[in-house]
Amino acid sequence: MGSPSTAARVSAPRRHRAVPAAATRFDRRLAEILTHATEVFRKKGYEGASMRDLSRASGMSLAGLYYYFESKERLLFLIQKHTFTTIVQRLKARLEGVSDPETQIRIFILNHLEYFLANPASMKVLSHEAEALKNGFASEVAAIKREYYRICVGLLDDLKRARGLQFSTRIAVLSLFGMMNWIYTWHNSRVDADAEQLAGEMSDIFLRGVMTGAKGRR
Amino acid sequence: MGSPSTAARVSAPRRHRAVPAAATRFDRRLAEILTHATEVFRKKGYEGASMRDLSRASGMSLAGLYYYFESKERLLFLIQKHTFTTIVQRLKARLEGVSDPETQIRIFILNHLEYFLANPASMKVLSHEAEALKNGFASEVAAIKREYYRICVGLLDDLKRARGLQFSTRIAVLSLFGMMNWIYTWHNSRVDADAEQLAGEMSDIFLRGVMTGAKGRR
Amino acid sequence: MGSPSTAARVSAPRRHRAVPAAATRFDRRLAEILTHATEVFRKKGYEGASMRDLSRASGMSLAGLYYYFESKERLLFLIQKHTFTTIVQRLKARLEGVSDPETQIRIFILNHLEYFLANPASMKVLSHEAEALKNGFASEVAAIKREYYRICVGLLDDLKRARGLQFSTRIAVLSLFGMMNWIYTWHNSRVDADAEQLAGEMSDIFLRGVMTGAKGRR
Amino acid sequence: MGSPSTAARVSAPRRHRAVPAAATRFDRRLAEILTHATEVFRKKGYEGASMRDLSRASGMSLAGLYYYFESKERLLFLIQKHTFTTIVQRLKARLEGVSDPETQIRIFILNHLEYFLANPASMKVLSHEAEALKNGFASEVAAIKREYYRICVGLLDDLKRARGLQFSTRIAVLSLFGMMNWIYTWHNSRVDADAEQLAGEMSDIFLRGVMTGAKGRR
DNA sequence: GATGAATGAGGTTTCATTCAT
DNA sequence: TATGAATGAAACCTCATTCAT
Repeated sequence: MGSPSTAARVSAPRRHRAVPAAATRFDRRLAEILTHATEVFRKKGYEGASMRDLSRASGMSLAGLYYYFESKERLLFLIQKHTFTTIVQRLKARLEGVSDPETQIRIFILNHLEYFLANPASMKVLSHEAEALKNGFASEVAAIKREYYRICVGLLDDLKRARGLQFSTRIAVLSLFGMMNWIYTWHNSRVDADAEQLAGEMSDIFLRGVMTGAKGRR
Repeated sequence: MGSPSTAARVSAPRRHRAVPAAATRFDRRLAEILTHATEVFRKKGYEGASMRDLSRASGMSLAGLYYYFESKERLLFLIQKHTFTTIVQRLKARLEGVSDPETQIRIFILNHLEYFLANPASMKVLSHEAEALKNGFASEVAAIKREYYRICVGLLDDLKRARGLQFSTRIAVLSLFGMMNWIYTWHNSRVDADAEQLAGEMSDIFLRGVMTGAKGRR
Repeated sequence: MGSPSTAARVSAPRRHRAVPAAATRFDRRLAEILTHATEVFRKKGYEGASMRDLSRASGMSLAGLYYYFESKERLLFLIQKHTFTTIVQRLKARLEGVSDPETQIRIFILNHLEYFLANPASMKVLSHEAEALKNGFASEVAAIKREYYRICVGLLDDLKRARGLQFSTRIAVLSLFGMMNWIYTWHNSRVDADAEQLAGEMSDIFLRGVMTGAKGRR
Repeated sequence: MGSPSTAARVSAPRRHRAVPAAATRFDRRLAEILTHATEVFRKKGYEGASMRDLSRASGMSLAGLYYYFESKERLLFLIQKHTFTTIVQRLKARLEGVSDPETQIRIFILNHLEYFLANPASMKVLSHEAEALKNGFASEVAAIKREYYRICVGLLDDLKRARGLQFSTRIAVLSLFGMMNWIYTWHNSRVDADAEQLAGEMSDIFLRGVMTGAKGRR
């Protein structure tokens, strides 16, 4: 997962494939480029990064890049889609068989932060460049984002029902996303705790915040 | 506050000034431009916005803009510095005379969100373009940010001491900033609650989260 | 006529004009550029001419050109529209007060060839690049062309009626245009006759061809 | 005629050939490509058509095309040379045994228009892209064109001599070419007459024009 | 016989900025 | 105070073409 071969499968290359499951040379090369591009976008931002920057970073000629994707925008799209798809996939696998709402939410947070800290560049590009895509590209990523959001809303609504709590799910969920996604602005791997501990602390703050004394309120 | 005259004082214009405190025509004109520019940066991002966009939005010629500031980067700097300075100023005024840590934190959150929802464009530009400035500009804004951060850390440490709590102040503060600053990505004034209510709900989540069951832990 | 000032009036510059009849400095500069561009398009064709070629020919920087028109396509449009408009204008003036159909057709041909030989570059660009424009640009030029064509059809129908002739007006008119417009492929001012004589000979061929022995036919 | 085998003979392929008269697979494949390319050049113009367009149209890979001809320019050359050669060939065959100058000219016109309407794309590419070739390619096509032009001049001079007429042969011939070659700009097979009728009407206009009342003139 | 992969050069256009007025 | 005119640099992208396979 997160391996080049997966990235490749996500990338919808322009050629038909007799054996879609196999990672072709094209796929592997594309995945390499995506990795370099992600790092450049992280450092300079999508608008601030030039195709020349990407060319330099990936060691491929400017024109060569266009053999692998038809526009800078599609490149960002591929990165965002792959990142988001992977997170959602992993989440679903981890939630399978778990039924306690609180545990589920802790898994949600852990899954998010683990991926975040393991792929900080991808996650910054996903979080920070959310508005950079347009039209078809934008809507396709937005669809995944909505699914992810919906899952979280579902878990929180389960929790509310199970514990008889009352609070605004929308605000709670969006606050949680804020806590988690803001990490890209401050996390320093040499100073800050690892994903598990961070997830624990954020889960504590969030879950206690949401579960305490909210029974009769509102 | 937030008036043209304040903006002007922040802006360090190039002309000599007999009476620096008075809002000159220069100051007022600059403030207008800043307002338009903020809106353009919000919509298109700093890198994505061109000087031509700013010219169009402010109804002034491209060359005319340069009479008021010497570069696009300095323009962003003026916006960020003014915004941040104003928030900190207001916060200090509001905290004056308050001594209960919980109340102080609630004031901190309310102050932040009130300004946020009253000046959503400024706040998005402050949050989202935090890395766009370089060198001298960057460090001057970073200094204010650090002061603001320090204030929040102080309040939280007071709370911990007062209530005998134990948690990572750093993570708590940064989580709180995440909750608050992420708002620019989702707040919809036609759907979402006003600043006071929002501040209440976020304060509840955060404070309960931080104050509950954290006594003996860690 | 055909002077820079006329060209300017045709060019629909981007600014409002208090006194539309006056040729501003902008207009004059634009007209100069159009003249150079026409020559480059004649030599290399519209597709074959690069903006760099135009920059070189007009002695202005690449970026400077874009101050005067927003795209290469619009530049071609301005040339074609001005050329065609001028021809039609002159034709109308010359036809005024003339009522004999044969004389009118001779005037039509003379007008066309005089302009052609006086402005060979413009006319080649008009004739040869008829399909290069797209959408709005194309349709605006097509409208003038249709008017010009309609005038010629009208003259020929008058002739037919007056002399009791019978032939296909469409084919006659389009043959005439072919004779005249093909000139850009072969006319050599050092070898070939001047406009008046050329017009005389073409008029003879065409009119005799169309007026001879066609009474009872078809 | 006009068959792949002819195209092949015209094309001077790079391979050795045991039996040059036979249409090899190479020749047939090349002829197919030429057909597709002609259509693309007609639609987009020589400069406006990219090798990628040709690749798409012919269903062959970009690199594959280069097995059949070494450059885009040579491709245009092959098209033009084949087209022109074929026209001249056919003309010569048709003129054989005919001695009346008027009949000969009518045959010339019919031959031209028949080929024109049967191969509109080739003829547009021949007429419209006359200046696109350079150096050796250009001169080789120019040679055929000159021969074709000379034939027409010969026929007209015969007519003049036979009927004691006086007019400029050069202008007459070039007017005739104009009438005929301009067709590509307007002919619509759903509206306009077929080649025979069109040739008849153009021949009438031209021959009457040239043969009427020109005896004592000039 | 044909192609996937790659490239240097160059395409059109936009950028932030300047300067004489 | 403000702008029209202009520019060098650089943006994204496409071009015809090549070469190992």
